[in-house]
Amino acid sequence: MQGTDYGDEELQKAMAAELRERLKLAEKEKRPLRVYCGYDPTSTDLHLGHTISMRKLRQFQDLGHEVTFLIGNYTALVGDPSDKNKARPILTQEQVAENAKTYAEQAFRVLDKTKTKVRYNSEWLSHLSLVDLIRLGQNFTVQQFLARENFAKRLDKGEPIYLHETFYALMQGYDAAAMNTDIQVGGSDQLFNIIVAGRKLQEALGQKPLVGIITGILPGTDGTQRMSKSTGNIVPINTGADDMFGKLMSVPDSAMGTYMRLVTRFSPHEIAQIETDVAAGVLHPRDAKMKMAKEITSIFYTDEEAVAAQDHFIKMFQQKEIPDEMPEYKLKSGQTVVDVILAANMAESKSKARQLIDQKGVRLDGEVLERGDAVFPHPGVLQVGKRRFLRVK
RNA sequence: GGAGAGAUACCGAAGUGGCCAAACGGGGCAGACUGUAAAUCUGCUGGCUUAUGCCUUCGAUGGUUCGAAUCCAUCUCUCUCCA
Repeated sequence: MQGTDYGDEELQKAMAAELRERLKLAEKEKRPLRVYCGYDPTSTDLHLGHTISMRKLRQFQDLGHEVTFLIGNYTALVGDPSDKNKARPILTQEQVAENAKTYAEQAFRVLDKTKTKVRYNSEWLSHLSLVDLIRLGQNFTVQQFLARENFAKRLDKGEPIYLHETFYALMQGYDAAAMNTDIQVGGSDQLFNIIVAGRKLQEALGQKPLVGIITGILPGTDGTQRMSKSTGNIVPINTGADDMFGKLMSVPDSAMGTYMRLVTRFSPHEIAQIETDVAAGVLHPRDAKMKMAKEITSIFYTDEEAVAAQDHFIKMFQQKEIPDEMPEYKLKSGQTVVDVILAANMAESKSKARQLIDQKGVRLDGEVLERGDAVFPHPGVLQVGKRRFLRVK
């Protein structure tokens, strides 16, 4: 039950007890438990936030249970209202299909491909009739939905709550029933969908209600808001070792603890050690974060790649060396500094390029360039801002 | 069906005839400081030019006016409440 977050001790105890009981039952019946977690393809990239539940799935997988990676291609059409104080924009079937394309492949960075069932919830949701939906709806009251924090808030503010948003929980609950689920994994924002909707529908359909494994929510690179594509604070898992390492280093110190707890393989003891060392001044927070970044990077890439990413980071940012690889540009005669910046796509417009120059953000071989309208002085390494490099030949 | 509110730049939000390329906040970018952290400070944040200029922009289209984001008309879209 490590890394879980039920927000309620009673619930956690109940779930722990049910889990034990379910494990025993499985053993007696000599069958693996059916475990799943659903992922709505609302964007093309899976990110670190998704991997928390994926790693829980992996644990079950390693213990020999049957794990389903469910792609919510049908639920994505509705949009989960759970993490929003606003209605989601509606996605089209085409957008969802496009986003879902590489979801499973990305997931196999964590899950064991040979042991994972990949399913789409359109498989059963698309066949429900209106009557079926009505029957599902009979298990819930409007009050239950209005009591949910995110709906209550919107109601309070006089913001719209669309009827279709209430379908989401029913759909997800039906997923659980359709797969005769023993265990469902999900973030704490899914509490209602899992514990209320899923269990209730299973009972109504004569199944044993599932055990919910509720994980904590990972903040994004800004350290406060939950990691989400729409807030632009994600660490994608397909981003490359160097970039992942760099993004992890930019996470504020205040979020380090959460990151270590939720996405590293460090034991609670190791984490506690790191935290006391940092607090005592024995360990520099930067070094602690590097440790964290290397650990996380090595989960998704090889150890060698993680080490290389760390070296790269140290060289580039601590020792301020220029990167080994960068795009190249062939200088044409008569081009000004601004021309080059624009031609190499290092600024959106001439105005922006001029601004960067005015702000002393443009360097050639380390020398600040003062004039944008001057002819480009000589070939060399052009640096625009902190991160953009160009080898001008 | 009835009553009301609204549509402003990336987002939120002021502006209700000229001083509006449009306050303020957030975000973003750049610089300083640093641990490429956070916090803080400074500047920038439509485009073109480099000058005290021009062009495009305040839901859409027309109109009034020397002059409109601001007034009028029509339209489109959105939300809230009552039934």
